[in-house]
Amino acid sequence: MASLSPYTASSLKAELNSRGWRMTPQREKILHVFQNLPKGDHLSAEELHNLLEKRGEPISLSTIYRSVKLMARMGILRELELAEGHKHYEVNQPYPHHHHHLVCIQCNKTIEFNNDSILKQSLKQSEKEGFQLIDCQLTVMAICPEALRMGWPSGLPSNWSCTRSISESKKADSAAESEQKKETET
Amino acid sequence: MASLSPYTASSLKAELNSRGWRMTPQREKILHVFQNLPKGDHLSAEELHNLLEKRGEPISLSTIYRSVKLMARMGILRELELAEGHKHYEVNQPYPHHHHHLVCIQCNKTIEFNNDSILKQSLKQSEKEGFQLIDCQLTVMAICPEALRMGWPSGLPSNWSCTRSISESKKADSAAESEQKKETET
DNA sequence: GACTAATTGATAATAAATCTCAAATGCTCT
DNA sequence: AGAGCATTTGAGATTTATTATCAATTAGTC
Ligand SMILES: [Mn+2]
Ligand SMILES: [Mn+2]
Ligand SMILES: [Zn+2]
Ligand SMILES: [Zn+2]
Repeated sequence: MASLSPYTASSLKAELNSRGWRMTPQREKILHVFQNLPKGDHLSAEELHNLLEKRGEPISLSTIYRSVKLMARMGILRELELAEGHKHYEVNQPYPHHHHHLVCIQCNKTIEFNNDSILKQSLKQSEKEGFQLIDCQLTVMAICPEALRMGWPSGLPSNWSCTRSISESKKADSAAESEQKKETET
Repeated sequence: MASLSPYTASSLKAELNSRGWRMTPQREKILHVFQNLPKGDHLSAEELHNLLEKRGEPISLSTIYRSVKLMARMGILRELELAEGHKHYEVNQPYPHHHHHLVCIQCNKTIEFNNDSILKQSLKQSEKEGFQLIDCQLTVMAICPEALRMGWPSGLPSNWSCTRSISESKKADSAAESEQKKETET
């Protein structure tokens, strides 16, 4: 535990102090939570707040938001947009531990995957434009098998996919989708 | 104009009607705006609202939000998270017009780029897990040359990058960053 | 141990997006 | 062309994630 992560309480303190900032029990506890988070897990500010409260180490929601944002800017945490209306955080692990996310847009199940070539291509693209690469996040939006079994998401065309060529989209669209009707708006 | 996009007012009407929904002047105007949007541009709900207002064809903000969301679910628009706190929209163009975004996290300048291999790898990853691919979005977060000239973003370590190996991050971090201090919090 | 600036916690304030509902309107079927 | 009716709109209220404010506390320095 915590052995894979480069940050310890004392290295965090060093990093903070070097910038004129301070180590606090709150920041240490938050770091600890993320370091011991099971691989593949992500936390929102609210979830982190609840988790610490249940653990008997409550931290105010303001401080949670502030800390998590600060640690993201420091490069300790990574801020993720996992399509839900709120941000999620995880320990930031640069290359070669960098990874991306496959997300079910129906139930939000998330699966991580590694792919160095994406990072390589992001770097290439950044350099081509004279940008300095900070991070790159590929979010693959999809429907998981369980959600599929419940039926294709109402409101989505039955053949929706970014791989579908534009011309294809014009045929085979009329049948088999008259029972979907209103459901989306209710 | 509008020739590259598969949707016309009448094909949108057909698509809507086939689902028991209706074509309205509002929806037509919104479609029209996106179809004539310069390549590489993106609009937020608010921006679209202002644009139509200035054009003398005002549509209520509620309707803007509703329409843009509906059209995204129909596959007509693509909903983007461009690291700003609100969503942006563009005409959705499946393969082979599918593209990704390089974004300056300092000034939000956005540059589009094509890369079929990313789509291919997203598809592979989806299939491997039994997911049905809907869309994939690579967001490359970086600092643009202009922003770099204004100085490395305060609060960010001077060597922040997802390409930086973890071990490297431990050296060369002490000097040259004592003048950054408070600025972030003010 | 005292000094001082950074941090916390409680609360108020923002801002994006959604919800509510009466009035208006598009579509279908004569 | 017109009636009927479910859908849509617009105005405003509401929700929810996040940030701002500020007095009280606390960490780091000397
Ligand atoms: Mn992850
Ligand atoms: Mn784009
Ligand atoms: Zn799912
Ligand atoms: Zn910039």
